[in-house]
Amino acid sequence: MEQESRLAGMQRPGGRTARVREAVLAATQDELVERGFHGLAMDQVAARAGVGKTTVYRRWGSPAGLVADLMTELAEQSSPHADTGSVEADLRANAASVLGAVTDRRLGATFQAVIAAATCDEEAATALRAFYGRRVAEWARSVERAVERGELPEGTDAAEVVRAVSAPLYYRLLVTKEPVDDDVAARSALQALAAARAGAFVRADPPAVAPSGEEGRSRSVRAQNVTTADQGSEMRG
Amino acid sequence: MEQESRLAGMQRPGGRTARVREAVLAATQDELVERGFHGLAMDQVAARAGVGKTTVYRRWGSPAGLVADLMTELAEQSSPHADTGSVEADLRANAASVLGAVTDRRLGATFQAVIAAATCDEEAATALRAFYGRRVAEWARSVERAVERGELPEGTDAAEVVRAVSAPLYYRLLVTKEPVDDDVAARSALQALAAARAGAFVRADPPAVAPSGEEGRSRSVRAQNVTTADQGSEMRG
DNA sequence: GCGTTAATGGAACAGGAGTCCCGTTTGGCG
DNA sequence: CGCCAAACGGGACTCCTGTTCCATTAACGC
Repeated sequence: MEQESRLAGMQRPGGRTARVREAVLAATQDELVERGFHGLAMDQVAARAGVGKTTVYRRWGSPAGLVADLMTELAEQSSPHADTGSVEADLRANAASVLGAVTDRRLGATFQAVIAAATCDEEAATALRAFYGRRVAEWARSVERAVERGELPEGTDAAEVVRAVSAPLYYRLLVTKEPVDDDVAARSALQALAAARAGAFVRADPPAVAPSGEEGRSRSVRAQNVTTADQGSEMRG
Repeated sequence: MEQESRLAGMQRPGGRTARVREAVLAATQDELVERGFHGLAMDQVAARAGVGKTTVYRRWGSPAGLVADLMTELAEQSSPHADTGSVEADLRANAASVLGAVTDRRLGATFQAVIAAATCDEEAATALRAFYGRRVAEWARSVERAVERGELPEGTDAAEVVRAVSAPLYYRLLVTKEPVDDDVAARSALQALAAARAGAFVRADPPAVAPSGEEGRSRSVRAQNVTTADQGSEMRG
């Protein structure tokens, strides 16, 4: 049954099957906006999409399956990411982009739903990981270039810096439920940047061998302001 | 019906009623560990607690109500927080404390459940906010003292610094689903500290009047390394 | 102790989510 | 243009969640 529902629609992906998928995913988003993930009923989605509920159950199986597919769909639409040549501007643009995604009525409802679904469904969790892995990698290039330019310490983990920009926003959104606005986003970017400049994102394990031939240059910025000694000792108070 | 279920057990809180609550909350945690929030069934909880399912429905109403009550219970147990006199040690202890909470099999399942419940239930969301508001305030005192000692810039938002320690951990736990370990926790604390030292948590609106008479002292650390100009302009790329 | 009544427990009941069956539609192909 | 099988659609059926009713138990006040 598992792999059957996964395969449904995969052998004749043209015409009607594609229209059904499009209609169902659109209806799913509409329902998410109106009722949220907990109120997502397969019946309702089928009715709104104008398809039989049997079809929805057969192809997606559960509400979590619906939002997982929706996330996969969103992941494939590459979003334009800024590349201004300034790390600060790029990170702020990144924060603004995340803010836009979670603030947008339609996208925000979808993200919340996927995150909720990911807590109980492996497929949704995988789709979510895939989405963020892709987005983080895209934005990380800007940070990498900053490292190359010597604006950030050598060995800085670019992906970690990008994640650090998003983390406070999602923390507010999911845990503390505080409002997230432009100001919070801008501050989040500046905080990540400040930590990066201080060398807080320098990898503990330096890469065994530098992959390309750009080793000894751009040491102009070094870790400062942060104690990096005795990491990982006497934890778990 | 709403306020009735809320009132149940409130007029005769002794003896049997208290025992029932204790048994039901314990059973809820057990079920959360074994099946997670999505698999939390009122029947199962009632059976495991050895009480009638009618009672569980009457007093808690829904799975979300159960975890909300559980969170309220946890919030009342004040956890010991470190106060070593060193901000760095305190923030690392804070990170370790959060790590311990989300890593612990029983507590971790509970937190995940409450967060999931908070996405669809206002009562659970309120309980969650209350819990974190309390914890953040406790740990913030250590940061405030650091500001008073001059180790961090004047005007630093202590609560924000504490939140910044937790954010990356929850981000990993909820969004990217990466493993969270001692190393991640330690780095998270150091990142928050680095950003704080750089002045990234200095409030935009300085307090109109300094509450106590400690204005002009401890300017040894000032915002540096971070551009604080033109915040909040040209956002939403 | 003793009565009052809040609170619990069991069982029957209702509603809805999810499944199954089978007839109908339609995309892919010669 | 017509065949075949993949995919869809409708309706009946099952099972489980949540509700209601009423009898029973045991806190709390005296």
